[in-house]
Amino acid sequence: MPRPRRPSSPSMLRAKIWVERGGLVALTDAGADLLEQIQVKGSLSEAARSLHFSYRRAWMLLDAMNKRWDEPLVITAIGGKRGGGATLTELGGRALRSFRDLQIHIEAAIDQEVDGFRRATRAG
Amino acid sequence: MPRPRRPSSPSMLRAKIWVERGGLVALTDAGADLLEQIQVKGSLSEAARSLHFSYRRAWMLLDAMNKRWDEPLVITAIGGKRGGGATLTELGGRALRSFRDLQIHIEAAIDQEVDGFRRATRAG
DNA sequence: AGTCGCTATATGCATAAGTGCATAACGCCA
DNA sequence: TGGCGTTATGCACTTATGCATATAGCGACT
Repeated sequence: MPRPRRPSSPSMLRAKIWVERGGLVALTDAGADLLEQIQVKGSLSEAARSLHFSYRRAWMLLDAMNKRWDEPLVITAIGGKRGGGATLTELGGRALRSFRDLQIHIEAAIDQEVDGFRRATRAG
Repeated sequence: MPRPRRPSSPSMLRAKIWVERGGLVALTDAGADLLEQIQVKGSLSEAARSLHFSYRRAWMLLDAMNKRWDEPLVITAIGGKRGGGATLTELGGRALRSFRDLQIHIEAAIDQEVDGFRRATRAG
């Protein structure tokens, strides 16, 4: 499931991080969501359904990610009834964990700054 | 000879921060660029030219920003030959400064994390 | 009055991104 | 062997986004 984001009503500070390799996007928040669901469900199509992605979108996202690393993040196999499916490689698991850690740290850094920003941009 | 391997490009970590108010985007990096140029040039059209924005894009960006704060960040006046122009309000100036400060701090936080991510996602 | 330089708005075009549907190839299992 | 659930791919269509161009309205200056 996508990570819950904080509700934004007054001045919310938001951040998005992503990883690039060779100038091309290699891992994004949506990509991490997809990896997470693949890890849970063991299937790309099921992961897509649970994220309300179209299968096509999920496949293209995964394909783009896999191509931009030295090794794939996910290996896929054709066939039904547990003959086929999608599973994270060891690199895929590490990338996912590290990316989530990063997001947490960045969010913490932002929380430290947000009060100052609110004070500075108060209208009255 | 080692097997030929796709060249491994370094993992670049990138981040974008922005401010939301009421769920809507209120200040972005491009918006801050625009505010800066307005501050320098005193004109929206000139600011757009110096940033290689179309005038329309600059105007829509500014309009969206102004509407999403309790007070406008920029006040505009119609008319040429210094009859008109665009100038930052006091709030606009404070928001711009605070946003730039924030970017600097977030970038510093990211630099602290990037080494860990590279280590974790090394393929070999 | 006329012109210049600015803000403000409307309209249409081009491109990108996403969706839906269809289909093929494949592997397991009853 | 037939059915089911996968991955994988193509194609037409819609939606979203961004940009360029043209036009209108205004104010100051000559």
